[in-house]
Amino acid sequence: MSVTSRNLQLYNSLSGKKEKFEPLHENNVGMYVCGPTLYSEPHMGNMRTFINFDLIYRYLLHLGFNVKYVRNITDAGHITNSAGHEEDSIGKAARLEQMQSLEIVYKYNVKFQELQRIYNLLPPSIEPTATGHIQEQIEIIEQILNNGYGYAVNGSVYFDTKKYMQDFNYGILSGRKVDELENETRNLNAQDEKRFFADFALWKKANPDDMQIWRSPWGNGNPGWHIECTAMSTKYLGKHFDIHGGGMDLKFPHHEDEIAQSCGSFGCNPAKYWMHANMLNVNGQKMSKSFGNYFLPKEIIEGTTNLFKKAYPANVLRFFMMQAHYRSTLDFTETALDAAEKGFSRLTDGLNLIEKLNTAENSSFDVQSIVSSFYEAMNDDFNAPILIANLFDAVKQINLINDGNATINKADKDLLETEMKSFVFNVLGLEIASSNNDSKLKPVMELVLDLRQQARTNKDWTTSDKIRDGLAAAGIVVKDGKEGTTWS
RNA sequence: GGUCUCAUGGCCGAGCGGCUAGGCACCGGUCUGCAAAACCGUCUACAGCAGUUCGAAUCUGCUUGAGACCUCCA
Repeated sequence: MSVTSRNLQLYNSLSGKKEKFEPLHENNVGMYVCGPTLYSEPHMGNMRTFINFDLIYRYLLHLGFNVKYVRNITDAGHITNSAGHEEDSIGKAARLEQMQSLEIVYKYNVKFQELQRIYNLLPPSIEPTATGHIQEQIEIIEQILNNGYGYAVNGSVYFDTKKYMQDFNYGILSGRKVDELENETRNLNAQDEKRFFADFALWKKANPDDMQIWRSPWGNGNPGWHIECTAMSTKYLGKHFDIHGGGMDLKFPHHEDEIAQSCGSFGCNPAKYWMHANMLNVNGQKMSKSFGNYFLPKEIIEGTTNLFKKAYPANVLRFFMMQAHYRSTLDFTETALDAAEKGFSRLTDGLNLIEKLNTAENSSFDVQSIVSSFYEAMNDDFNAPILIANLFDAVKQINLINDGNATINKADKDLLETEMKSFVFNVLGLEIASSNNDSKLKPVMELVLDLRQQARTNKDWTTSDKIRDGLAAAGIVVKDGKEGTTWS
């Protein structure tokens, strides 16, 4: 779409307000999103975040921006507990599954790539891995040390939060005040190497049983939890880029520490706009491994979770998630999913109908304003729920035209068709599955329905109903419409 | 314990000072041999109590309830 429709407002977590989106470099947008840690298969909650940023990516592309979208893959061990048990999550998973760490990361990456295809995510411009950027991470740590915002102890390196706070605002994103944090801190480990409780690891000395170890100026070890994102975003997007995104739960400490690392090494906040996608809830609680209320994106489309009775297609799930704003939590419930499934079919029916519509001299409704409403919705901080509501307004008009209760002219019809399809397919990323394309089944069905039609013409209801019931038992639904019988 | 967020009709969810989305369900209708489907129409909600205002779901305060973060987490 033309540059004139670019009146995009987005919510910046940094300011806590909606702001006009003005990219740093005119037509080019740099966007970094924190990707998955591949020590297990991403669950549905993880997918929601990636789907939401896919929506954002797609709409920026739709507006004609040249977007460089970087989403990392964390394949280096996260040290999970700074107070004691020095076990990294990837190493732990590898031990449990008796695999090498790279083997396990590779295994889950294959699954993740498959999920992206199933859920129709556009591939990012690049998906860099943490293990591929150890050298870059080390270099940034060195810069932080040179600038005096870090210190090495015993083979590990920590970020010096106290020193940093003299020059910068630690807590700028999360709104946390360090002196408040101090009071909250539970029992600091006496042997802790950190000078200050709020300091965090940039480099962690290796343990004998670590599965991943790299050499560094401070000895063998592995990178801290936050440095990889700083290294990779800087490498591919520069020291200051447009959008940094991720899940709400990464705001603190992960993103706060990324800002500290960037300021500490380059003197500037890495991103102009920080965007956070909200969580997926099940039973009113955040979907999470530790709560055990999670299911996998594959399970729900295969109908193998015990949370839901039936299976849902990926496009229905995507549609369901698009009906909630990315900054709101969303509850997964069976009735809500069933409602989404029906709603989605209403939308696709309308979309299939539009090309068959007869045109008239004039349009009985304002097509241009409906189309504008699509843009207005998305320009308002990517408000997909409103976009969908507006698409349903269009569907209503399409149905009215189809029933002869409204009219549309040729130019309006072409405009509406183009824009609706563009928003549904390209922006919302929804695909309409055409199920009755089986080349062998099709002639068989034609024959069967022909026989049934004969029976119906002869008022042989017993035979016609027998055919209908038999097909229903085989999972094929027959619908007698005005213009003949269809099946699916 | 600290910080913060949220409470919308039967359900899911937008809206965030006046025009009171949308989907699903329900109910009524059209169509139909029947059924299903499809389509049309109906359905006025904002946790409670005060306050600000000509006017509040939307702003302020309090109460109650739920959740998130503070520890790996999308």
